[in-house]
Amino acid sequence: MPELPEVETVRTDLKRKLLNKRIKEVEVRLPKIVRPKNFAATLTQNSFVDVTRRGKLIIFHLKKKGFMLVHLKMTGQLVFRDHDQFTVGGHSQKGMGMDLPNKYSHVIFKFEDESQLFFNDLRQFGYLKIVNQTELNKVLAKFGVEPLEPEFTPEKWQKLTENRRTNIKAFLLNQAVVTGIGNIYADEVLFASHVLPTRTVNTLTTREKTAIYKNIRLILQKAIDHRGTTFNDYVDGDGKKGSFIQFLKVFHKNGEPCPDCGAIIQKTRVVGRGTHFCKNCQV
DNA sequence: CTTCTTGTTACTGA
DNA sequence: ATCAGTAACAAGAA
Repeated sequence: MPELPEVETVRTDLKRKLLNKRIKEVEVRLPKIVRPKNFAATLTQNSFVDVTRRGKLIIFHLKKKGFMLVHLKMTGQLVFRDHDQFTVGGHSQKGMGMDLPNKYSHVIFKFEDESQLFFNDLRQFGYLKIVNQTELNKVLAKFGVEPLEPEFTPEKWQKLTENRRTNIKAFLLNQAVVTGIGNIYADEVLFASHVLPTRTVNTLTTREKTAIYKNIRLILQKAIDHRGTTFNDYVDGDGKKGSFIQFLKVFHKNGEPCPDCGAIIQKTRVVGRGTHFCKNCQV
């Protein structure tokens, strides 16, 4: 599941590779994935001059007016292939991680230097959308604070958590509060902070709130350093898996012993999501 | 066959 | 107005 660390990894990978390459052709194999109807025509002969991110949303800045927004949702991938990476003598090269395009390649960008960018999505939840500046502003207005930016201060966190009567898991998943946290990192942050996912936000002590604040920053940054978490589908801009899975302490560990105390990790459902915790370490 | 998976949003109700 | 809670979406794995 691409969350902030995974999306950030893809963003930096792609920014390094495809800036200012002229787009020769865009092949849309599954039209419902893109918007608006003139998606391919808008991009043809255009180029990307910057790649930025807000929460889990990737923003490609177009040379000729506008932006392309890409959301990977659960199983989306953006994989770049240089010319010599996917064909050798006309044959698909093996051992590169994945052969592309595959049956989940719904949009293919072809650049003038014969490199390609593939948008793959098994569940077809993701999307690519061209917007203008006004539309972009409207979309970004709904996003909460970026947890790794300087604007996310302890004071701001204390203010955000005042008078909230929802549980802390739902609060961490709420993109209008803090952007970029999904199911994996919500569970990991709460375990590291010794707080149960079902705790109501306004009953948390200052000490607990501070622990959550610090762990959001620590864990997201460490996950970026390890290029994200790959369970099934997530890959970086090269089609390679992230390695943060080895640092997960509770997510998908139900039935296994807690790494801190040895108690069995529990799994329940909170706000409709699989939620993992140690009933001994978290209160 | 049923159940499970998650990011986001529409919708409902307080 | 603001906040909270839930269903729905999609499609494949088990």
